Amino acid sequence: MALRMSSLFVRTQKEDPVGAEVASHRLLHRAGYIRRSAPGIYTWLPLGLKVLAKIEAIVRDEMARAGSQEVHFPSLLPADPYRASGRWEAYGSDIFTLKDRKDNDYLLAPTHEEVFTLLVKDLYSSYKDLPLSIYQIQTKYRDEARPRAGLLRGREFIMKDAYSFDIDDVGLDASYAAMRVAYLRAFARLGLPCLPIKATPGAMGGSGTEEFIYPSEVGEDTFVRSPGGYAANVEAVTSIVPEPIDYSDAPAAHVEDTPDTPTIETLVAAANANHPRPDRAWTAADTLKNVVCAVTHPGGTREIVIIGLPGDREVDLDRAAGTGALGIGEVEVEPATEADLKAHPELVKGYIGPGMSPETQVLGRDGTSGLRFLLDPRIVDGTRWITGANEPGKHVFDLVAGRDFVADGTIEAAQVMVGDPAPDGSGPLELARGVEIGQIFKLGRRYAEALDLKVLDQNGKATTVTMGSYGIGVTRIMACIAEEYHDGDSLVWPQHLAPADVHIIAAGKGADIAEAAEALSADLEAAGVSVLLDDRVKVSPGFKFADAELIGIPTVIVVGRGLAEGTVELRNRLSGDKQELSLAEVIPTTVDRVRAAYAAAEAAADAAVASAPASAGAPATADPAPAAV
RNA sequence: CGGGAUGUGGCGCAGCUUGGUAGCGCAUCUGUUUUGGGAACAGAGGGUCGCAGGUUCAAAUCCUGUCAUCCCGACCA
Repeated sequence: MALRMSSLFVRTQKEDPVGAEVASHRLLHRAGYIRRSAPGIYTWLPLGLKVLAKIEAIVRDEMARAGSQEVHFPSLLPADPYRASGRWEAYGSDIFTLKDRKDNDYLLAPTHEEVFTLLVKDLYSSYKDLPLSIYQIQTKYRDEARPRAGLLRGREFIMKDAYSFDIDDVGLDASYAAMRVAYLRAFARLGLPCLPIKATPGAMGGSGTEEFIYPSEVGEDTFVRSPGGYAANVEAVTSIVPEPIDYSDAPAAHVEDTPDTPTIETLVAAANANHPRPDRAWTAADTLKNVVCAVTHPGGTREIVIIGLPGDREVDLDRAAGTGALGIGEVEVEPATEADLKAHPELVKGYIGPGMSPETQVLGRDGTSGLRFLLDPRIVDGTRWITGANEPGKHVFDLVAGRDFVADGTIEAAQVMVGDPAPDGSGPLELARGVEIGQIFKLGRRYAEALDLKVLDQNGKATTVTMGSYGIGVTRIMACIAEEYHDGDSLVWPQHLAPADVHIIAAGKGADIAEAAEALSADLEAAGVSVLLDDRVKVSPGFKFADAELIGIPTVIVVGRGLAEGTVELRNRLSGDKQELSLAEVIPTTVDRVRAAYAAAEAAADAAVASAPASAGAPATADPAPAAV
């Protein structure tokens, strides 16, 4: 049955909702797809649900194709599984928690790794049952500190979350690869340009992971990309490590007076003024900056770490924490406090340096401070530096890495700068913004260990299962589609995702017009094309046109003044085309157009897989191709 | 959690500086006319001005507190 504007539960608005900045939020609200219910929580109206259902159908189709089976968990869950995994505490106030009448703790699930793991534990106990891939499409709850941008960051949102269970890493790699193909296909069918980018495991633990980013100015994630196709989360960028330099003829390190030079800027100026370099001027990149950071480990222990990096770069605390160099799990990194520095009088603020020789070194576990000293990977043996002499007003010149000091290791903690070379040699990096619409993740054994998910292997020995988790932000995708497909003040859905296939407008008051529109609507529905029929009487044609534009169904048929000659107008919002067709012609033309759009979306999926770059995440040992059924 | 702003019919706003008992546009209802680009006219309904104290003869307006919401940042799918 056709949807009818005369009875459809919708009201369009001329004005933007107050505070709505991004197009998707403005337009979905104005066109009557969603209403705000509470901050970051939205009510779905009939039109919104229609589109949502189409998005979900594509996601389900691709999950099935990848061999994943659908299940459904409650949103309301007991706290215990999340206590067992440590996330009850780790999430803190980011989860909605509540108590039942017996005072037991419950939560509205922010994600479901724990209960998926327990369900498999409940049902399966043999390697013969694996591999297994199961998923759900479920509402998730996160009490975001600041929800924003409508559907793009809500406190309630719909997510497709899938989980794979394998007996070993080879199996996990194959499951991961299959899911990666499913994601490329799904996003292509959803009409969203999307970039798989290398990411870091972060708080979740685990190994390889990629994020799927829809590049957009309204996105909150910053990532880098190169002309040659490299793309990565800022945290995951690795530096190109130069070859060590021969330092056999390098001059000996020497201490110079550099009064009042506690910053890199003042140091460089003083060095050029008082200790000029013969061939060129000193720059910040000639200095070795040693930054004192406080690292909080998952157990709560606090460690002071010194990070050495070229003076022209700042420490990026997220990168420092994300790379795993400081510790595994949910480490937090922050600048050291005054109290931290007081506790280590050997660290002279503004003049910190490793020391003059490895034997007398201040920094480092083996140094007099005993504090871990990690270097930016660009500081290779043989490079020469100006750095602090651990005395106020004094710096060391010609301090050679590898000769005069050593570190406990390297860390990718320096900020990534525009123009840095991509690690794969594909050109200079640029910064871009985007929305994360999916993530695939080799979780490994973290949850299986925490919740004791084991199966018997071929030898009858209990073996911990290895897992992957794979998310798609369904409501977020709807927002992204709205971002991608709108013109000026109205939505223009891709044909195959519109709330109805065709929008028919009865433009004019005559009974013949109403009857013809009704008949056309019935004929199209009979041919398998869904219709939204604007059958409102006493509503002016102009008003109906405006509503049709706002609602954004790309194929519009106007039944009106042409009817006297037996024609109607077929419009294509996507191309801007308008054509007058006879009543006999318009049905097959419309049916063809709609069917072609659905077919094109499927074809796009095949093309996307064929042209996608190989995995940007951790090396997958399995070839992704066999999974592409 | 820091910074900024805002709370007045269903929606969007004005009124607040200088206190005097609430107004405009959209939407809604009735009638007449109108119908290919958000119709016109006439009439109607609907608000204890976020909440709580205080000042005052009198508070949407001034003072104090409080709650909520939005935007920027931190954090996060």
